[in-house]
Amino acid sequence: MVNKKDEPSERELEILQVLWDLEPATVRDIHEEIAKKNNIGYTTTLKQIQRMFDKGLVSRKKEGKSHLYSSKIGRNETQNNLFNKLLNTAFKGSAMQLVMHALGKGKPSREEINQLRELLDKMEGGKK
Amino acid sequence: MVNKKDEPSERELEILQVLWDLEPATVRDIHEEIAKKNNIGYTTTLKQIQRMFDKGLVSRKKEGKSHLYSSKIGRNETQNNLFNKLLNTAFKGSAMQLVMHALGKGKPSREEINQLRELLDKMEGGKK
DNA sequence: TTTGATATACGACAATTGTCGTTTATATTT
DNA sequence: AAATATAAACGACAATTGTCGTATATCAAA
Repeated sequence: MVNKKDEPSERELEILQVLWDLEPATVRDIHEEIAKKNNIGYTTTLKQIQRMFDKGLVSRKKEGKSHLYSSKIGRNETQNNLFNKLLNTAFKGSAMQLVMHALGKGKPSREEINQLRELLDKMEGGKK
Repeated sequence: MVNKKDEPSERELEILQVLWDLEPATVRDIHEEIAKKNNIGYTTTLKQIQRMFDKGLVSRKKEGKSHLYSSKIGRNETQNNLFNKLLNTAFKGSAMQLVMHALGKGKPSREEINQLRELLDKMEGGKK
C-alpha cells in the first residue's frame, strides 16, 4: 500500500461539513447543499458518500428507499486534527504565530476583542 | 493573477518547508532533511522535486553535476492559502473560533500574552 | 583514462480522488 | 398492476500522489 491516511479529503470534508449541520441526512439532502457551490452530479456525491461509508467515516440507516447518514467523526475532533496539521506543516508548530496570523485577517468585532481579552486574563491568571 | 488550484500536496509541503530554510539547496540536502522524519529513498524525493519543478513550484539552476533548487512560492503566501482553507473548510470561516482554538492549546507565555494584548489594543484603536 | 561515486532522467505501479454513466432495486402514482 | 420516479449499486476512467528500480550522464579520484 502506498498511502494510508485517516484524514478526510477535500470533498469528504465538505460533505462532513454539511453532515455536521444536517445529520441525519439523505444523500439528496447533502447533495443539494454541496451542489450550491459545486457543479457536480448526484451520483458523484452518492459515490463519495458510499466510499466514506466503506471507510467508516459515516454511518447510515435505511429509511424507506433511501439512507440516512450520520458522521462518525466529530467536527471538533476534525478541527483539531486539521489545525494541528496546519500548525506543524506550515507554521512550524508556533501556535502564537498562527494566532497572530488569524487575528491579522480576522477583523474581530469589539465584542470579540473583549472576549479575547478575557480569555487572555484567564490564561495569565492560570499561570503560576 | 492570483491563484490557481495550486495547493502543494503533503509531501510537497514538507519539501517546501525545508527549502524555505535552506534554499538554494540540492536534492541531497533536501532529502537528508526529509529523511530524518520519513523513511523514504533518495529517488523518491528526487522525483517529487522534479515534479514540483515541472509544475513550477520550484526553480533550479545547474551547479556542477547537480541542481540547486529554490522555492517559487513564499512561506507566507502558502501559510495564507492553507490558513484560509482551514478556516473555510473546518471552521466555517470564523477566524475567532480558530483563534480561540489556537490559544486553547498554545499555552502562550506571559510575554506573548502581553504581545497579544497590544495587538488587540491596536486593533480596537484602529476601529472607528 | 579507467573506475567509481553520485546526480539526474525515465518509467512503472498501486492507491486515492473526483467524476460519471448505466443498471438495478424500490417506492409512488396512476 | 403497470408506469413512473428516485435511490442505490456498480463499474469505469483520468489525474494525482507516494514510492521505487533501473538506466544514463557526469564529475572526481586513482
